[in-house]
Amino acid sequence: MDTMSVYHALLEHHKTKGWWPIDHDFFPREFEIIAGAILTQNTNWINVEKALKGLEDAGLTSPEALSNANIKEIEKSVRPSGFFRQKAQRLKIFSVFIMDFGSFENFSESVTREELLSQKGIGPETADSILLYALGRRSFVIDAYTKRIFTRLGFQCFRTYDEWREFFESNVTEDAGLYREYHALIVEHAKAHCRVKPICEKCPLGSVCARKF
DNA sequence: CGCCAGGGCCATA
DNA sequence: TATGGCCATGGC
Repeated sequence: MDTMSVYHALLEHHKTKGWWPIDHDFFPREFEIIAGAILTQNTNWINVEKALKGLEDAGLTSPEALSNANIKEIEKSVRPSGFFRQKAQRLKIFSVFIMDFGSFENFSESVTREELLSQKGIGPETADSILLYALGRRSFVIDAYTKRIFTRLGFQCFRTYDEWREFFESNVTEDAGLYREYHALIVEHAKAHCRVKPICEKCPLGSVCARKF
């Protein structure tokens, strides 16, 4: 069993296509993906949708608007997604960051992964989600579901985010489109079949793995 | 009512 | 390097 066998098995069962849930038309598409990537940090997507709707109702749907917005106004809008003070701050900081590139197009073309990671509130998973789903870069997203599924399948249990990412990027040689599809399938599968319990029994790290994933 | 959700930051050892 | 506390709302 290799990484692409798992991909085809997941595709056979779930048949997902072109995934990143976008339910609104008011946001510029790429920016809504970025906002969603920040809002979904350790949060159920249902609550993220409520927060996105709140931002729409407040007219805060662009880097321009958010970079100039009152922080309390942003907090009020994103409250349903939890961690609302942090997330309001992160949305505003990232909006200013985009504006510093002069235009979203320039940001999209020239921003590096390291620059994304330098922003407060942007960790490796959020950075890779932005790169892959909003900017079209070939960057594999590692989330809690990815680790949970692959350790339970008996794959090696890596220590750090970058080790997980290196494992996938060296074994999955296809383009960004397949990276998106693969991650989408992992999330869909995990939501349906891989809850936190039962714990991972096959992971070589035993209880450590069970606690984290 | 308790568990969980598509993390990340920071202090500590 | 890694572990623990913290952030917080809402679905089930």
